Amino acid sequence: MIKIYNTLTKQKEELIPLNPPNIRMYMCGPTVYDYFHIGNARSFIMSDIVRRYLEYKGYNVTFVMNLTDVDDKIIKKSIEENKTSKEVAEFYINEFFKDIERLKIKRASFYPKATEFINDMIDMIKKLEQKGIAYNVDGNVFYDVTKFQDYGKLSGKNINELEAGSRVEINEEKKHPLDFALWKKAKEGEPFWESPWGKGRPGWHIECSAMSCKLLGESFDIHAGGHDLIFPHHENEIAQSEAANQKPFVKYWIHFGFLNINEEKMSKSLGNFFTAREILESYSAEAIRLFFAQAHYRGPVNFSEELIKAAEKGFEKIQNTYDRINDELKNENLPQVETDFNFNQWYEKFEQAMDDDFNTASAVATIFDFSREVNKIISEGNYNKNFLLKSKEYFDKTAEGVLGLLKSDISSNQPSLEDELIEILIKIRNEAKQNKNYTLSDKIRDELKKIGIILQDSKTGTTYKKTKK
RNA sequence: GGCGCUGUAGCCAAGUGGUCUAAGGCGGAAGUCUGCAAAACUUCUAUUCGUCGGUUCGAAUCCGACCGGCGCCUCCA
Repeated sequence: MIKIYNTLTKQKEELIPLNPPNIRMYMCGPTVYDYFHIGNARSFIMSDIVRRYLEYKGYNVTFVMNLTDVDDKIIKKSIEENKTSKEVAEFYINEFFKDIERLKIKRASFYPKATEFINDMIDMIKKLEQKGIAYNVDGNVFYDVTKFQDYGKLSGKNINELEAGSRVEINEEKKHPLDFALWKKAKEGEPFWESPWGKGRPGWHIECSAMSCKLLGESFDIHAGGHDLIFPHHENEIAQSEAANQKPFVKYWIHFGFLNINEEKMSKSLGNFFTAREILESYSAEAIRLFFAQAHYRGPVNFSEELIKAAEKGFEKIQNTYDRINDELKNENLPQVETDFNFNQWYEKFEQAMDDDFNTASAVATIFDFSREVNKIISEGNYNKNFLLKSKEYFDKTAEGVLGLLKSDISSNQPSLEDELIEILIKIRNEAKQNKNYTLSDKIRDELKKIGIILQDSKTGTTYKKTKK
């Protein structure tokens, strides 16, 4: 049984899908006006882990992530770069997919673009207008929050209190300060679409309501996003969808905590802004994923050079064990010691952690514990081929399958020319060692290290690993 | 002002009534192995969970007060 913390009820609840074994999940994706940053990466990676775990548990997950390709920020960028909005969006969508792939984030079932669902958005706005919830002021259409009884149920806000607050922008056209734009009238030079209210473009919130409805239905299971989206974005999505469809919109809301840099909020003006690809230049995708998985998804997390380095080390530790298993499996004279190693117990431990509101930190601890056990057994020689296969399977299903923490066994059956050359050098070095010519043997090891190949001697022979990607 | 989160070892972090004299990672110390390394393994590195009270047979875990950190309420993952 999976327990999931629901922002809507502010407590952990048992996950009961609306239509098992299917689970429909929507994740708020990026506005494509720039490369995405390491904070975005956290949300994307954690939603990926949630999705992978649901699949691990046997659910058939339909995972949708939207791409906001019409928006103020994109328009601004297009003016700066003297390009069309569309060109800017297309460029960053392309780059988005490159980063997603490098971070080993599984492809979504759909990546709907806002501009391809304009008609669905118009239909929804029309519906709201007919119900008297939306009003048109000179080509701008707003949502009247006072018409929706439950407004504020997700964020715990109260319309009247918010009205008194000083931070809400005053807009003469709105009836209530919290009313938000469903349709924005086109200004000179902006991209626009024809609509019953004239030329314009959709507001930001309506796209998620319209696209999730179209692709996942009027009610679906899980909606995820960054913590900051709770208000107003998700609150507004609920208001739009439930008012238009007269049905509960989403059953479980999950929100990912923020990432700070050296205890400060990440921002371009502070100069502590990192794109995901910048981090990927120095650290592996696995280390980044481990870094995030080591903390609970809901809490804030601090990012620093020191911490990501620690994660890289941790990753290497698991990877070493995994590589060792794969190397052993190539060995033809394996020990044939019977083991009574209880794999089920390890699966249970992993699932127990993940079942409890996706406690990845605890799940990762299980992986480290398992890794230590396996190392111990191999070192002692108390194993057989079946043990290795089962251990590999465990890593494949949990550490890699759910968390994405391992590099696959690249040194496949077909050795490359490079591999063969390394083997020759190892042979020469071992001969030198036998002749106690340590100057030569150390030189070979040092020189190889310089080009990123680490040699390791063990009882069964010399193995090597490549540190470069 | 409103809503919410949070304070656990040198650092990161899980645990939210007894199995906790508190997982796991990084860092540090010693040892086994090794020609030397590396990797791996073993042991050690919080009698204590911001402070002070309370509830309880029993609290890191519940309640209260206080001190500290943070987020949202405006575009933002």
